[in-house]
Amino acid sequence: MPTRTAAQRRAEARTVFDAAFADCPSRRLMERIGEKWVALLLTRLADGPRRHGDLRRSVPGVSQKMLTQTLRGLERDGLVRRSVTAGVPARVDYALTPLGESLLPVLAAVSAWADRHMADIDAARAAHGEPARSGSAGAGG
Amino acid sequence: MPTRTAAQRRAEARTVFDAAFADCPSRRLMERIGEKWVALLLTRLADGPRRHGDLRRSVPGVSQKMLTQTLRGLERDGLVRRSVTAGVPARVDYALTPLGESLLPVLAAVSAWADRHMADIDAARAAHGEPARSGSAGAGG
DNA sequence: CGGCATCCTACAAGATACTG
DNA sequence: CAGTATCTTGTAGGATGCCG
Repeated sequence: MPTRTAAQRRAEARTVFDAAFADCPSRRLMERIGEKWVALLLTRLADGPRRHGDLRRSVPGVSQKMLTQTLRGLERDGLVRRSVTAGVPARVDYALTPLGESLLPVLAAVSAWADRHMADIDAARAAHGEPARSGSAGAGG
Repeated sequence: MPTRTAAQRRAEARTVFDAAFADCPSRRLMERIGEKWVALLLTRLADGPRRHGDLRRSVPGVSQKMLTQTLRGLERDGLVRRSVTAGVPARVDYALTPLGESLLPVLAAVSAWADRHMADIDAARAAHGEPARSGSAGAGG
């Protein structure tokens, strides 16, 4: 019986990997803004502060849980500011911080490339036998 | 008893949501480049064509499966071109297509923001009680 | 050398119900 | 209205073994 189990070796390798790779700032940023609702919410907030329920209605499909979870994550990362106004019922507003606003151009760059070239990707995919999803609507958020 | 159950209404809402949301080009692009190895591989290929094993060695932590899977996905989407040279052993090269190259500036924008502001995110996270991962190494890819 | 198939695990995302 | 807690599940990612 070896001194280390397979699981232990895996865990160690994972640690080494994390140290070398997770530091990569791009990767970490990707993991943030790649979360399903992040980009959507940040662009919604670009127009100004919004209330919880307001955001929820403006983003079809988001669950109450994911909305709170995502917003709290963004708040924790300093991209969004959460302000509570006591009362019954309580009122909660979310707004972009300057840091969050500084991220908007990056999201815009992504959006711009997507608007210009996503059709090319669909075409390439179709050429490979996939039925592509005919994505032509420009919900450029 | 209503004609539609709650589950049915949810399923319908989901369908509507998918149609309205999955089309969003930004979201779809995010899902592509947000894949764990995509950005890393594309930037590695920015320098020129690379062999499979070459790429594998240059990206610590990537498994053979994920390397092939990711590259094939990129090939399917027209971002990468795969060329096989018969022989024993076979030789496989991967190179960016023009479409793939056009994506590099976007990745660069993400990387640039990350390099400039990821420390701010870490600071914000630390201020919220999280022990942050002290990401200071600049593996800017 | 490159690639495929199989099995497995971890985690993001969602459904649901309850609190204040 | 806003949020929390719990349970379930789809799927990305990874480990391993075999093939041309």
